[in-house]
Amino acid sequence: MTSIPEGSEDAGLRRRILDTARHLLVQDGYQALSMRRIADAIGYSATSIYLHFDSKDALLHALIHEGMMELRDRLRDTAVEHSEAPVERLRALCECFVEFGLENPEYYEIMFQLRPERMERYPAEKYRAARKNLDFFAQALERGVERGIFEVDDSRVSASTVWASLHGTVSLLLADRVDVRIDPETFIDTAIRQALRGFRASAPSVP
Amino acid sequence: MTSIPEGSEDAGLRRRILDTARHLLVQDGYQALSMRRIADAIGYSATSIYLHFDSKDALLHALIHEGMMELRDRLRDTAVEHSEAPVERLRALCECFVEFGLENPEYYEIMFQLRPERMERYPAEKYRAARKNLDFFAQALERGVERGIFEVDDSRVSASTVWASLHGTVSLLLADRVDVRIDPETFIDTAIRQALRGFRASAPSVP
Amino acid sequence: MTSIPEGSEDAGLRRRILDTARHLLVQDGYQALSMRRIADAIGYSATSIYLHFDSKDALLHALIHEGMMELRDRLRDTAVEHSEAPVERLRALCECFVEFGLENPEYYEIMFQLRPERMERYPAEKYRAARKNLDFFAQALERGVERGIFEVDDSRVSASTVWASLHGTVSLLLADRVDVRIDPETFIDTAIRQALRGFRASAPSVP
Amino acid sequence: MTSIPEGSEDAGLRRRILDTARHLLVQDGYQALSMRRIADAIGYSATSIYLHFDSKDALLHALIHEGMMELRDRLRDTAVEHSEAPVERLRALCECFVEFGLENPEYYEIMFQLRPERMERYPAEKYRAARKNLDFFAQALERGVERGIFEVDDSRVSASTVWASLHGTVSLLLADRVDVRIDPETFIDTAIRQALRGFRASAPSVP
DNA sequence: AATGAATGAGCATTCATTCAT
DNA sequence: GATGAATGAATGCTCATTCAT
Repeated sequence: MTSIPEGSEDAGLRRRILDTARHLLVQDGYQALSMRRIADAIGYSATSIYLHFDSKDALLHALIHEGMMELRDRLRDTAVEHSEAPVERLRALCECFVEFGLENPEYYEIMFQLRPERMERYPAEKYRAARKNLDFFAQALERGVERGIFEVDDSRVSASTVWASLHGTVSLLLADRVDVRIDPETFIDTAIRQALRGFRASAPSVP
Repeated sequence: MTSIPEGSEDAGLRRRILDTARHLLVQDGYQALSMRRIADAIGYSATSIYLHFDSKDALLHALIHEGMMELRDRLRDTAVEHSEAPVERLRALCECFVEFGLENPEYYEIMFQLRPERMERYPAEKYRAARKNLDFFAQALERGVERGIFEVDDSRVSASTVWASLHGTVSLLLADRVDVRIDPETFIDTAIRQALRGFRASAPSVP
Repeated sequence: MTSIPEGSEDAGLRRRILDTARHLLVQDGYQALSMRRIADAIGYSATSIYLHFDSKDALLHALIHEGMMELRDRLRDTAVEHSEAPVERLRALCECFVEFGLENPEYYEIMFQLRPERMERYPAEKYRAARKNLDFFAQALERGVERGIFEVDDSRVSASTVWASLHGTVSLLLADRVDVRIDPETFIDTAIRQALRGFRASAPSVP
Repeated sequence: MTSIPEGSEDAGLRRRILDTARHLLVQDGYQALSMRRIADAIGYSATSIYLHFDSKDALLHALIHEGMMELRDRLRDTAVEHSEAPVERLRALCECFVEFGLENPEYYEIMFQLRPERMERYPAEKYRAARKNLDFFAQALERGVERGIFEVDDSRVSASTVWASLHGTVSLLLADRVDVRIDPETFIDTAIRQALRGFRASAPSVP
């Protein structure tokens, strides 16, 4: 009944905070992300942020969650686009993950490199949601196993190990720990190819 | 006869600083590592640290260097112990690396996860020394290629990708990002096995 | 009726900071002026100062600016009060300057003695404002020249040299570098008289 | 009787400390002068300086004293070189002073701009020695008075006021407080000329 | 005569957070 | 819903000085 148009003001500020935080994160890195800077950037007082987030950690959790959702969407789209050939799908998923990581280095940092003990516990249910991203890999593997293309003991475990490979690849690139003489594209391609080769059935289809 | 002043007091403090820094690093992470905390932990004044290290960065560099040397020694020993079979040697090297990472999480973060922009450039010559650790993997691969066991385009690149896999594995474990339902040992074994399978020659031993 | 929050609390603290800074400045000198000391002196936390000033330099700039304004007001009043006789006006301006310096040693140091390399550049527009103070002297000289009382090559240059004389006089007095056997009043009078004599036309009134 | 050649080792280090301190002073300014830096520069431990100077203040006092002596020597030489014409001598003394100040800005700072209250009291006897420099100006004035060229009430006072003028001139130049549009040489010349004109007898020598 | 080890005090600045309004 | 004022704790680092040897 008040003069505020639709009541979406509230949700609006929350969004602006998150968007700005993400921007600052991408621009200046995790270390430089502070409540005051976010507040300054949106033209509100620092105090205002606390009306929408209990703490900086809570804000970060929300951010991580968004990142996970974004990644999930990308992986889902990728899975949908490659609904047939398991190898192709798996390769596409791998490329998608690496691409996401390299395009969003700071997002990547808070999503996968922040140690949970060092933050107010990241709520369990969000971890579960995050883990869902692994299912795309697991499903692709299972489908490949069904068709005799892949050989895998436990798809959940193997999905985790592919993920580990990709994570290592992205991490080293982001941390600038790859020999400069190696072309990044080559590095990524080789890494993905190697990961895929690790799954192919021993004696493909020799009757 | 009292001219020997009691032994290595001097080296002693330097060591205690390094050890304490390492401990704090694993306990609370890089972000929380401060000169004052180190000083407090050893019961000295913060100023004293500067008698042994020019700056916080210098201290970290020393720590990184130590870690690199330790890792190199371990890898060298491993390589020597497995002088024959390339597959075995590579597997052993992989296990050695993972073991090192899990046993020395304090080193691991600064050695492999710290973004260089956040630290005064780690001196070039030390980077070179660090990269030498990769050579153990490259050599093992090359030897395998010579014997027709491995199939690899560029051993330098492939060494980097194995390393990426291992690094991803260790990172996820240290960051507590692996599904709790997966046994760590299984995870590691699978990761290493997968990495190795990625190198085996296409038609292994068809006579 | 209670909506007026008690008056100028806000402006109040800013003022207290400036005043306290000025006091500390004269008490212990520029070198000893620190944000903490100011804060301690007013019973606030050091952080609070940053709510009113962006940096220590900004605070000093504000102080310098205040001093310049105060001096300008005094000189302006003096010029107005002595609108006629150029010699009298110039003398009055000189006395005014010296008086200001001796009465406001706190301002004086930062206004005229601080080496600019030691401070973030004092904004150009303020320097321009500061220089305006010299115009009072230049104008008085010019008027005297018009009337044939003064003989001067370039009034801007000569204004600067009078100023130099006065500045030297104030500086030596403030730094306690004048022979104790010399009476300060005599010293000042002599200095001003000498400066004025330096301008009088060569053949004053020979008919 | 020991193996140390002549015993001048001691005096030698004292000298090196002073010379180095002066060098650092000139190079980096008073603010940057620290015991450790001096020590580092001569390759001795900081502690060693304390064997030769009770404190940093004592070292500074010695430095100031040296500066005073150097200035005295220069003024004396100048006085000797211009033994005849009082006006010329006074002008030469003025030029000598200004030159000294501009050539040794940092020396100048500690000699004339350091507030004595902010240092352990600069010993009285040194002040007296320092003041002797003024006598050169006083003598030149007196000689001019004797010959009817100058008109002066108290040569001691007037010497102080010339000095004030010169000091103001040097100070403003060093502090970069002179209008950039004014040529420094012109500024100095005008200042000195004005100071001299302030002393000339009213009706020069009309019988 | 010289030093290495050590320190307490100090610096400007930033941070996440609280609280009364 | 939003804020201005305020803060305690922390940061890396430098300084003059002391003391036992």
